[in-house]
Amino acid sequence: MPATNSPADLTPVERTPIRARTSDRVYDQLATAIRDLRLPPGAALSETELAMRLHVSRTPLREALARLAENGLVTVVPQVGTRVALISLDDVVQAQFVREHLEVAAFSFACGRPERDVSALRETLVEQELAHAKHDVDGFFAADEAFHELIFATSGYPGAWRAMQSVKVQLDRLRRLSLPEADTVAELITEHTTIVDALESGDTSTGVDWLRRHTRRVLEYGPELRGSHPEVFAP
Amino acid sequence: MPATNSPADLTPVERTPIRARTSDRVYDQLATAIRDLRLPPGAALSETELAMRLHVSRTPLREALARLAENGLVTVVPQVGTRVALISLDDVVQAQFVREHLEVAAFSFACGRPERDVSALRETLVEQELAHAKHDVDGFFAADEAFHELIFATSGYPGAWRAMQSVKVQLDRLRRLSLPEADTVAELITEHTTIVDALESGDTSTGVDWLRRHTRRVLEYGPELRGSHPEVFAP
DNA sequence: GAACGGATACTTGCATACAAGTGCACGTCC
DNA sequence: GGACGTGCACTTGTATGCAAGTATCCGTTC
Repeated sequence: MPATNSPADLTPVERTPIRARTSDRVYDQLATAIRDLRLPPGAALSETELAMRLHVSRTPLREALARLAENGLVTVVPQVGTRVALISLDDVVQAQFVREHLEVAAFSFACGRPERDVSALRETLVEQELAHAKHDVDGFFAADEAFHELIFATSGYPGAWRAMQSVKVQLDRLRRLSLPEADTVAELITEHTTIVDALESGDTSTGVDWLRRHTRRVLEYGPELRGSHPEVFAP
Repeated sequence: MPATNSPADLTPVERTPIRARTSDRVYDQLATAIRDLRLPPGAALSETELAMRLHVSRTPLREALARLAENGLVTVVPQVGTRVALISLDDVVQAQFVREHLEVAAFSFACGRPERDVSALRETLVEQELAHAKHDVDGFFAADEAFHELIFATSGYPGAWRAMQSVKVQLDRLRRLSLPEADTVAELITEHTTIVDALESGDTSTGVDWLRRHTRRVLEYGPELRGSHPEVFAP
């Protein structure tokens, strides 16, 4: 980069790189695999082996792993090995605290907006019903994700949702672990519906109450899941 | 790593690497330099030049840059260049939302704890007074940082503080930019004292009110600082 | 003089080779 | 048979070389 800072340099023009960076692609692949538990907590991740399987060099792979470690998805011990981060129940409690208070605040702001529109939220409810009927776990998770993101978008603070993503992974893995066992999907959809109704009618109090109950479910899952799947939990 | 997963492998023993990783050291150096505005927003960061100055290879430097980009401290445009991220007022608003609601929630929980102890908080108040008397900006910032971290620690949710760090950088840079101009340090200390008093007496309502006012100060700084330092702000 | 076009110096991205360290396993000794 | 020590295979960390792309500068042309 030249020493002279011409104004054009600072222009944050939206660039669309012809070829996406290998590092980013690898990061997305690994991150989604970890969230979906296809890479279970505690699984060993050898750099050379992963590089072979993904047909990339170790350099972009290592940069992806560095970012994953930054977000707490993997733990790397120098000269020893890299593993998918175990689920720490303490981290889950901390993450739930963040999630509950940010989402409650976002919901309150959304209720205060006269121009709020719940049509997109209701669409995700339909998607959730469909996914539930088809026993499509991945589809339900995606619709659930879109639902909660829309609450933040409606509030005018989508950045809070983005800021929460790194801690929310811990909650997502626990929920993903719980869904096949418990038949609570119908209850989740009912709660979602109640929350949307409260948002539409501007009933902040009711919406906040249900949102708290909704986000605290993950705290109930923890102990029992630790009993049935002890190998994925940290002591 | 061997295929057999012996129990010892999973033991999350606290390892103290003999020699800290170059990548981590570089990350800390750059991150603190960016927070302290020694690397001002918009500054060009050439990989080869940085590698020369820090006496490291490009590989660990690039991993540090990848983590910095993940946390939004630098923006990297492929094949063009890497720059210290500009301060986005929209990001500041989003970050303030996160910070206010998490810290208010943490304060409320801390007030509800009968075993709460404000002695450490009062110590940081003394440090703040001392730094203010000596016109030690860095010292005040460190004491201020310790103050707010202690609120989260007292609440029992230190993880919320850690989760907030990445977004808080945007606020820190703006505050650092404001401190030399305005003579509001005395007011900040007064507000801190009021908050500690409220925590000690269990006056949640008063503490929350002042905490909100306190965390919203950064929103006032924004527009005027954008006028005096337009080159560090994003459009 | 102004506008266009190409060489050039710079940037980041990727691949590979080497270095340092760790833990397991096997062989040896008691 | 059991305990100990050494070698080996594996891990991650770092350095370097090459490749691809971009913006600028300068010469040419109209």
